[in-house]
Amino acid sequence: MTLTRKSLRQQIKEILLTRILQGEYRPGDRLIELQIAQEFGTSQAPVRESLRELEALGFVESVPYRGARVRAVSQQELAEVYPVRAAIEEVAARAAAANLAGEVGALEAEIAAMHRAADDGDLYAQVCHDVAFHRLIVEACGNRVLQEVWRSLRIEARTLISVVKTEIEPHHLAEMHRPILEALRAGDGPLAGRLLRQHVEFFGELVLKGEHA
Amino acid sequence: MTLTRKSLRQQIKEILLTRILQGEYRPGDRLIELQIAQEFGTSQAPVRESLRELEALGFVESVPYRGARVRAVSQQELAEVYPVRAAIEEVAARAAAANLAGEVGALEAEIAAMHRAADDGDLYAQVCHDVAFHRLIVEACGNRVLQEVWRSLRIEARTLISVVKTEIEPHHLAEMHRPILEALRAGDGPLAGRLLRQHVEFFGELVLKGEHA
DNA sequence: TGACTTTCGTTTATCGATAATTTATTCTTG
DNA sequence: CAAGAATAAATTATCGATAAACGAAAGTCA
Repeated sequence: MTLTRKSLRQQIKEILLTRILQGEYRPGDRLIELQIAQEFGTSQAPVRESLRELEALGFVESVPYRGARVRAVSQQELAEVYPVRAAIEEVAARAAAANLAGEVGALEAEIAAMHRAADDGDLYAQVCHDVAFHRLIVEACGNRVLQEVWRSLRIEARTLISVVKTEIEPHHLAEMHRPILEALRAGDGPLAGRLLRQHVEFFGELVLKGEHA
Repeated sequence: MTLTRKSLRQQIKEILLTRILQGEYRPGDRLIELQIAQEFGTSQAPVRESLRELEALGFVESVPYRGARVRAVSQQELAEVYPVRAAIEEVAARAAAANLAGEVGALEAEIAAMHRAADDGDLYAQVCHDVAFHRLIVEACGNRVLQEVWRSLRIEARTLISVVKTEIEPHHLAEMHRPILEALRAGDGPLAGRLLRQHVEFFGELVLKGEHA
């Protein structure tokens, strides 16, 4: 584990984040500054700053003089993301329709990639391309603030958790994105927005149902 | 300037934030760690952490080895907030209608306070109560993620900037909130949502118009 | 002259050590 | 034996100092 390229803070942050997302650190686990510093052979300072960043990103929570823990993402919180996503992605799609001017090649590629991932049985890749599809729309909308808000929801991290629990046939899942694509190709912003909103809300309800399982 | 109560980091952060919001530090101004540390009689560390927090909050931007500057909030960015606000506040109002169960006393108090501020010619207080009205709705919706996203838009800071430029009669401004209040009192979530969305979009357009002035 | 290199001052990034605080443990004392 | 005070152990928060990186200014060579 060589730490040389970027700033130590950045590198440590990325490593810790990977460990959190991959479940190596479990929710509630303590993240002790000096202990981590020792592991990486650095001093306390860059570790401390990394933890603060992860706190701002919502992956870690900390209390003064009591240290940092991996934050538990409750099922409730997971479900609460969807109404927000639905609302802002609708706005994004409406604006994206105009900006894309029918150029939906990149979106089509993501749907194709979802199918390939489905063939390979690669759930992780499928989720990535699913998220990428949504991200492309958000990025096409031209509203920086909206993009920033969407990013702050950390869809990647959360979708990963929730999708595993749903039981939709993978190819069907991929095809569910096509109506949105077609609306965008046709330049019909309001329709694309409505469809995308319903699409997201649908998954939100799936998560809610999974709650009782 | 005694710094004793909370952690130094917290205190320094608040002071710096005040200075930024009150315009004592102008956009583009450099924030030099050791210089600030010297001013407060602390070491570099807590100042550094404060700056990182302000960076995460979007008030400061920094480049490795080149330091931090006060971030300029462009007119464009200011305008881009409104579509996002409109979308999530609509969602908030729909949910709030059910949760409030007609109990809109707090909202009514904010409208009254806006009128008092209008009488006093206290623009700052007026903005505060305006924002508080919206915050109450957002907090009543019960969705923590939505609340967090709304907070991250830092409406207080931005409204302050934009309202000054508009030229709406203060009492009229206060009354513009009443239809939303009444819809919530009646428990009509969809209506309250629509009204709130239009209300926010209206101000978004005002900002856009001001752009050409 | 003008492009390239070198040097120097400024500032950030990191370090190792100390102070402050919390939590757990042990010791009273009724 | 229980409640509370005192102590000990662990960890964070802060410090002061050093190393690394950057930008500007001075110097070098065609």
